[in-house]
Amino acid sequence: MRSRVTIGDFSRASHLSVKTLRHYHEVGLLEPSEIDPESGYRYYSEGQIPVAQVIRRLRGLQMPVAEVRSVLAAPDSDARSRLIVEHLDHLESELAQTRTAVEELRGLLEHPDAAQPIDYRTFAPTAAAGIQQTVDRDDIFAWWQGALGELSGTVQAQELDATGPSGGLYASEIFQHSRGQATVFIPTESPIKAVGRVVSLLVPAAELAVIRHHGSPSNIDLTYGELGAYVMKHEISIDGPLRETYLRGYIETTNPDDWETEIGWPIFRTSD
Amino acid sequence: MRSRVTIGDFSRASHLSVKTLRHYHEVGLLEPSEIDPESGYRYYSEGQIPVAQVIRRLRGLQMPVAEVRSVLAAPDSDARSRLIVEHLDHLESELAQTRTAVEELRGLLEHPDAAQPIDYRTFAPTAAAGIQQTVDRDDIFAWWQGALGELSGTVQAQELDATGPSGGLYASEIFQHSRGQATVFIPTESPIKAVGRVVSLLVPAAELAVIRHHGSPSNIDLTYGELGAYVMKHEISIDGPLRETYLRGYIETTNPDDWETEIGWPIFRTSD
DNA sequence: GCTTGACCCTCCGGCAGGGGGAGAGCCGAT
DNA sequence: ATCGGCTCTCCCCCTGCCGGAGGGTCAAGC
Repeated sequence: MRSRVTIGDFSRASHLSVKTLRHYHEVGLLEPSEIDPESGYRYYSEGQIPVAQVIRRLRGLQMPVAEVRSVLAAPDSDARSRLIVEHLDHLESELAQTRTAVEELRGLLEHPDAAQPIDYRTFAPTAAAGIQQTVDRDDIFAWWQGALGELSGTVQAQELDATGPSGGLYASEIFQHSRGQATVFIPTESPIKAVGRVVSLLVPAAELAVIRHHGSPSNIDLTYGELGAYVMKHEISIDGPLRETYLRGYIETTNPDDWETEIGWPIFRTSD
Repeated sequence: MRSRVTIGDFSRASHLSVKTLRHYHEVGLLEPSEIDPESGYRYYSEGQIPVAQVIRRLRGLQMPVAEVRSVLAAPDSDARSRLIVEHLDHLESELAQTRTAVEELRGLLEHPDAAQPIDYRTFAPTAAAGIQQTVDRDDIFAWWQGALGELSGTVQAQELDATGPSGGLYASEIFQHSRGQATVFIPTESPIKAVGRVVSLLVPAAELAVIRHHGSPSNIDLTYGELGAYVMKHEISIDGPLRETYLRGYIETTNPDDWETEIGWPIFRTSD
């Protein structure tokens, strides 16, 4: 017969370590049902076992502690489920990304790519319809698809003629600090009427070192690496956002293997 | 014209942040090709771009820095590939585990389980053939399958009769600290001749609070939770390793849905 | 009632893998 | 000579705990 359940007993019953239980107390995730004011001993009740189980599950799925706390604080089980499902969806998309990355890497290990020639190209300032937003690096592919879809739809709806292939501008902060300004655009003769995220904008002039990338963008970083190495070797300064031109891309065909992208780095400051 | 490539230039070319590059220098992952002894300025060479790319890839796939270092230090590209493929395989298995956990949780959100009755049961000491090892919690399911397979094969090869269903003992450290002693066993009349991991052992007596778990072990923790709550509520001390009895398990059928496991917690110290 | 050993407490430090910012030094273009 | 934009080192912060030191407590056995 035992009057109160100590932290050690609760640890064995819940499969959470004593250290972890103390930590969860400290951060307010799982408060002991009683604390002896003299000794500071923590005592738990059996009703906290299910709570501990939920925490263990969600933490096991990498849900951050703060998020677990809000799940536990949810007013009803519907809200709880919604939060959990949200996290699960997030997990699924991460899973899919990891899977793609793994497969790409396996592929590269088996047959590495051939090197591409590097060129210089000068772009004049161009009027265009575009979408510009601040994005997270991890979301960039999904963002790119969505934005380009919306953009081409809007351009077609207004019956404007594209005066060249679609393209994108990507601030280097996106890659260096996981977050930054991204733009996709389609050059147009006459300005587009702003609808949704689409606005009319001016793509600045630039002098670029460019290289081509074939196929899906999932290993485009390697092509960027070649370009970066070249630019360094030839002692040219890199300046300004990355620029991609979608010679054949998402708008033309949805099969990533057929995509053809020209990527480039501005090598001198563009004139204002 | 620029004589040397500074950390900022290299950061833009490699898509690694300046902070990250300094960190990689500190931990010896990517040493600048030159360091000005006066100013301490780090200078990089273009040959380091591909190295930076590899690091970025592998880190992006959660490979620990130490492991990346050993990939870079590998003597030839075969060794390199082997290390990478090893990590990819590890990733795949984690992916699969996460996927199972996600699906289990989705299922539980839709139709929660019914509660099981709890019993007491006394086990006498039993002679058995078994496998005993220290295992990691994350590997426990794979370990369990392998060990049980080897065990039942060895028992059959020596033509011994099982005197009861197979079972397992799991030290609570496995769950509390992710690592501990695990045992699987098949009770036998006569002692088994030791082959491979299989040895003859004595399963100690125990008095247990038991509950049944239906189906795959992937959400057995919930059933453990019910048992833990019961044991706490009735003010009984938990002591000794968890004990599972595989009434119908991996040996009998490979379909996890048909499995039937009795799990139990020793509630008093077993007599020596 | 007292000792003993197994608990429990708090506090400090550390792990990966960096990020943020302070304060100072450096570089090179005008 | 100056100025703006680099860069340097240092130190603390983050998450989610684990390990250990040093000291108090609890309950069982004598």
